[in-house]
Amino acid sequence: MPRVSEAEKLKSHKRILDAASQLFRERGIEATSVSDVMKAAGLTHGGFYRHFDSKEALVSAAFKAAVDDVLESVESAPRGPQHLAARSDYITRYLSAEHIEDRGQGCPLAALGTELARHDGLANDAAWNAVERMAQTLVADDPSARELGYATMALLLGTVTLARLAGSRAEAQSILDAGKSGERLLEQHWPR
Amino acid sequence: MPRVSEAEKLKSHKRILDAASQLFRERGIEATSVSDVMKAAGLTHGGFYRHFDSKEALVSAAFKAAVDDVLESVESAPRGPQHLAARSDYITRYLSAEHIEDRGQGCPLAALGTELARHDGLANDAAWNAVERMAQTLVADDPSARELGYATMALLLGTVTLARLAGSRAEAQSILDAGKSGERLLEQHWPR
DNA sequence: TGTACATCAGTGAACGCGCGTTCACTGATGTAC
DNA sequence: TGTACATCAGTGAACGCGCGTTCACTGATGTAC
Repeated sequence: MPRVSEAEKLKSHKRILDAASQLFRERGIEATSVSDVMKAAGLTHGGFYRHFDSKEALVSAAFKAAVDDVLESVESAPRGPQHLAARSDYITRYLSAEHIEDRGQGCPLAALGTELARHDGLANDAAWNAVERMAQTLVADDPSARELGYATMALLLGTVTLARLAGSRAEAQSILDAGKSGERLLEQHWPR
Repeated sequence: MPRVSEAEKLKSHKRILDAASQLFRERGIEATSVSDVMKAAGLTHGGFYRHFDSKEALVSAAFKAAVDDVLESVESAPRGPQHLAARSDYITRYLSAEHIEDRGQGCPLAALGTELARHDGLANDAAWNAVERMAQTLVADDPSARELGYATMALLLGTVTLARLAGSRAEAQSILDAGKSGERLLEQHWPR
């Protein structure tokens, strides 16, 4: 059957990246094999190395793709009222029951944070880069509010992690409500 | 050479549990093998099943042991001024540079949170139990302050996760400072 | 535009390796008389 | 208290399995004339 055209190869590449991005977030990096990803992309495992040098390279690329995907709506909003609205939407979605359940499409830091914190290398760099991007975006690139951005991110990330550990939907919702109240407090009372 | 006395077996059991508790927090659960744990405990892998039914059972027991260890000083302080001081110490240690670097002795939720959130079973139950214990302890078992406990935990957990992703000590310290400011704000302004 | 040929995307078998778990074995420990 | 014997903690080889990666092969694609 092979070989396949350049345009087909690009499509395959994107399918691999999308599958990896979702599977890593759903199941974790170590629990997802190269074979799993290739199967989800509709290919066989042998062809993987025509697209990426190693699993590590895939992890890094898939993580970056997930961050782009998740931040796009807030980063692209023009600064001012539109950005404030986009930020507010982002936080509402972040602290929603849907985000707790749909790990595969959710925040890659919330899905892989502690797993990436243990390794160094490409994927860890991508993760720290994501932290800086998210924190800056949350405070509309205002450098004097950098710490508020960090604290808000920490609260959001921690809230989702705890809510995902909850034994029931009701308990998860209590955690989410606490996170929402906390976020409002930080925003209102942070010294300027 | 074997067999070994009951007293020796108890000592072995504790060494296995301690080694597991530290190694899981340092390297993660999937990245730590039963062999690694037994080696660290000064034994060979074959004897493991005289102590635990499965790796899963070890994970659960080691996680519980870590939680006990980490919460002991705060939980045991009598409610009142002594408890407030213990709580304050706990938070200071939690948001310290030492805690960022010494994963093996640190908060098991910060080390394994996202990894446990993906699985269910014994280990997940232990994790949610730890969340409830920590949150309650942070607000001195005051049921009307439950949500403040959750929000504080989320902030602490998120702060440590982000600080561990930082590329440099200076960046990690910025995150920790932001977390400290955030925690103070929550405590002062939370509605009562 | 048509032909000859080099390229290379994708396949599927195979590689060495480490995993969790099982098992036959050992000999000191604990127990029954 | 002493002896005979069953128990079982710990050892190390072995199990089947799935991992990341490599490789010979295929045939459509892309290129040179």
